[in-house]
Amino acid sequence: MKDALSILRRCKIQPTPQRIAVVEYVLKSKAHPSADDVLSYARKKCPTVSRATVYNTLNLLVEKGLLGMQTIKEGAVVFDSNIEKHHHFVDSETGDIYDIPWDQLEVKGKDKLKDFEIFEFQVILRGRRKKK
Amino acid sequence: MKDALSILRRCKIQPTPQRIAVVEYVLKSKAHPSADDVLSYARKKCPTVSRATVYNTLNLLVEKGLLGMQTIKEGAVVFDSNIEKHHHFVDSETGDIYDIPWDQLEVKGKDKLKDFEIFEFQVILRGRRKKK
DNA sequence: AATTTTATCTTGACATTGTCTAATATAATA
DNA sequence: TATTATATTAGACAATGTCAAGATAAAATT
Ligand SMILES: [Mn+2]
Ligand SMILES: [Mn+2]
Ligand SMILES: [Zn+2]
Ligand SMILES: [Zn+2]
Repeated sequence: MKDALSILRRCKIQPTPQRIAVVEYVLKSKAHPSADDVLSYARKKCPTVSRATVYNTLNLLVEKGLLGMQTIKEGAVVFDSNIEKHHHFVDSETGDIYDIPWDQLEVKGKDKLKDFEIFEFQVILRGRRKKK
Repeated sequence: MKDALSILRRCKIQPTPQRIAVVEYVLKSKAHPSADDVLSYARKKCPTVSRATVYNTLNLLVEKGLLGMQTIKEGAVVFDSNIEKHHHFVDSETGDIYDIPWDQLEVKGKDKLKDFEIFEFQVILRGRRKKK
C-alpha cells in the first residue's frame, strides 16, 4: 500500500495531519475498525483531532471508493480497507471480522430471482475461528 | 400464525396488554421492523407502553427463539418474524428488506474454509426490486 | 507582505439507538 | 388481606452519527 500522503494527493483530497492520521490507520488495518477505533488511533498521532473530522474523512474516503463500509455487527458500522469484492466471517465470541476471498465461495441460483435486480451481494458467515 | 395470546402462553411469558401489542405486530410483520417501528405500532394499541418494555419484550422473544434479529442496515437492528433459515435482499433505494427462501440459493465452497467453524451463514443481496 | 477568499477543523448541540435503574403498578400467593 | 414476585414506566445514561457556527489555517490576489 502506498503512503497516506500520496493516496490523498492522488484523490485530490487535501492532505492535512488529521486526514493523514485517519488514512494511515484505516487503510492499513485489516481489522474492520469502527469509527471510534479510528478516532482512538488518530488521536495518538494527532491528539486534537475531533470526532467530526474523523467521520468527515471516513465518509470522504468511502465516497471516493477508497474505503468500504459494512453493516455486519450491531451498534456501529465498520470500515473495510479491502475494497475488492469479498465475503465476511464473523467470530461470534470475539466479534472479530475476517475476509473471505471472493473466489472461495460461489453463490448459485441468483439468476432465478426474477423479482430482483442485484447490484451486489456477499456471504456473511458466523462461527468460531479455529486456533491454528 | 396463532394469536399473540396463545403464543405468549405457550412460551410461558406472562401475557400483558403491552406484550400482546408488541407480539401482534412483530410476529405478523414481514417488513423486518426496527424496535422503533414496533414501538410506534404498539402505542396505537397501548398508548402508554414504554420504550423499555418494547425492548424487553423483543429481547425476550429473541431469547425464546420466537423472533429473529438481523444487522443488515445501519442505524438499527431489525427484527425478523421469519425464523426459518433464509437469505435477505435489501432494496438500495427504499431500504426495504425481502426474504429469499433458503433453497433458492446455494453457497458452495464452505468446506474449504479450514480455519473457520461455521455456525450459520446467509447471503445478503442488495439492489433494486423490480416492479411487477 | 498584506489582504481577501477558500478550505478545513473544532466544539458543542442535537437526534437516534439501546440499556439500565428506581419507583410504581400489577399479579400471584399465602 | 397481607406478602411476595413480576412487569411497567419514566428518566438517566452511554454510544453512534450528523450538523452548524465559529475559529484556524491555507491559498490566492492584490
Ligand atoms: Mn472495534
Ligand atoms: Mn423502518
Ligand atoms: Zn472485509
Ligand atoms: Zn428475514
